[in-house]
Amino acid sequence: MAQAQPKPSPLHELCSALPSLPMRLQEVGRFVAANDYDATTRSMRELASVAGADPASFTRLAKALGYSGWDELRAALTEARRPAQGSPFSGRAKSRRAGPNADVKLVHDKLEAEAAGLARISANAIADAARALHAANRIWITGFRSCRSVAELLTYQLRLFRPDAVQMVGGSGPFDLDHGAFRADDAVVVIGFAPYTLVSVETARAAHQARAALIAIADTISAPMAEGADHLLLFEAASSPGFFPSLTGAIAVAQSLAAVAFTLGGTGAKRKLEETEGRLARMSQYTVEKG
Amino acid sequence: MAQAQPKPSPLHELCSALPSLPMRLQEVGRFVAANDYDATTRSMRELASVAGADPASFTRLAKALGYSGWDELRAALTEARRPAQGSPFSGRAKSRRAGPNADVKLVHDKLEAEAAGLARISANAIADAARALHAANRIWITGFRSCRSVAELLTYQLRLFRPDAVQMVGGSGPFDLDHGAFRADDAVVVIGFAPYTLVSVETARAAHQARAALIAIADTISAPMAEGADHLLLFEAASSPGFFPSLTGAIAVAQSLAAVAFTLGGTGAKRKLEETEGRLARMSQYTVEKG
DNA sequence: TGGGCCATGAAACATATGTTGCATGAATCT
DNA sequence: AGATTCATGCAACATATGTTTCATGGCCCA
Repeated sequence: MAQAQPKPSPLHELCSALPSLPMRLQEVGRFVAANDYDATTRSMRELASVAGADPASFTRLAKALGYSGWDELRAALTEARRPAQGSPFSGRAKSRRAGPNADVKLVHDKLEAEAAGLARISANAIADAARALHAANRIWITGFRSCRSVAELLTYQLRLFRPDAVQMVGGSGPFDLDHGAFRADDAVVVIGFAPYTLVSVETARAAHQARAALIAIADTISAPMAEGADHLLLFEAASSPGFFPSLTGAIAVAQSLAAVAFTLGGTGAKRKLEETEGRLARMSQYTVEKG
Repeated sequence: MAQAQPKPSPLHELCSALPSLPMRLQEVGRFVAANDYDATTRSMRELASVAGADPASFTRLAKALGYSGWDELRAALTEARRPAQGSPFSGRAKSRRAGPNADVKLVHDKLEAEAAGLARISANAIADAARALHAANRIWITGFRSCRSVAELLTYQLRLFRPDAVQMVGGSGPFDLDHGAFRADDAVVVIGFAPYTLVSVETARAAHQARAALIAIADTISAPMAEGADHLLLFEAASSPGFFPSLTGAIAVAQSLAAVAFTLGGTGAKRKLEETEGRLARMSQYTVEKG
């Protein structure tokens, strides 16, 4: 099909060829260059009517550029515009040549990207989800692989002020046991990113079937565990340049969720938190804090 | 529960409608969600052949979602994906959602503070610590309370390419058992913030006595577990206004640490990572993604 | 001025596209 | 068990699509 050769952007070669084209073709070419998104989407005739030109002009333009027809030109534009395919893990770990200071620069880039990723988190969605958490009788939380750490953090923080209501899914027993326990007045939080673990998807399904409030924390809208979710909280997993997907965003989401849920809990939550911390201190879990 | 009234992304409403659809329509819907770019570009029949489904399914999917036909669904997807900028086509109105809700503002402030906290992490220190990790024969990692999640994430990521060398402290047995096992060519990572857990301090002491390389990830220079540490990586725990200490910074540090250690591992680490991932995939831990 | 050349628009063409009706088989209900 | 609904694949349909042909008109050169 498409031979992978040195690939000069179709738009560039279009623009550079423009001056040598007949008047009408120049107009059409300019229009295509200025509206390349629509060029890939709308039909040729549609473009023609908007551009105020004849449909045939587009075919002629394509041929003048060396393509076999408009379809081929459009295909080239489409491919040029295709979003970067984020293949996780090893695919992304391209050989990054190391210098002495390369490590430091790597860390800098990574942190910068993380910070930028945080900015794209939707505060509205988090607040909504927190309300759902607050309304729930019981809360179930699950996550696998590296997302397990996020799940555990969320569980821990929520348990600080709602110890009797929150637990991890599959904590002491097979997953289906917990799946069967889901009820309509429960909330279930599923955390994951591509590639998605089967169990998390099944957990999400079970929650949906039980009509429990389903909160999905994921990196993509199309995450299978997000299907039918009442709340979908997106974070940026690929924000870091290279290597493993980043969990900074997921952690930030989880923490914000817990924080809002805590405020919604009001004085009751606050009292419970103090109680919990007092108990921990009495068990001398802590070293004496320095004054 | 809480549903958005302005204009939910076509992808969102697709994903949330998926579970209530017949099997084949679900497959097709998932395919569209995972390949929404091609969905806007290629023709319906083309998609059908790639997805291994009947062309009619796409029409039916669109209708099931409330559209008049596939063309209308595709148009919606196209508009949703349009790059922000004016064009002669759609008169698209940017509906800025103004939600001056207190919760939302809280989340915003929090995230902003997190991002600012990331900027203060020292890249140099992380790179140095990563070199120590790389040089170590075995790596021990520990963390308590909410820091346990950080410890687990770091363990997980390091194990992806050094599975035989990395483990959590106290994983299967009392802590002092592991403490006694520390050797001079080991590295020990201790994660914590105020108020500090006793065990983590003891672990740090044991590591120090064994002359193992001690890497402390903490929020303060004066952290007791940081005494005598070879590497001290600071993060901002109190960055969030009120409530719980924030772990976003700690996570970012941990991830950066793992990333640098990975690059230091070179092709060997890369090969190991691919091997590990291959094994996970073979155990069908993952759901298949895209086609 | 006349003749060849070419750009341009309109209409005709073959084809690919989205859609719909129908038959089949599985699942559900009475 | 029988009746019925429904999901699903197949094939025919009307139509929109990209392409091509043809007639027109402007342009330059002899």
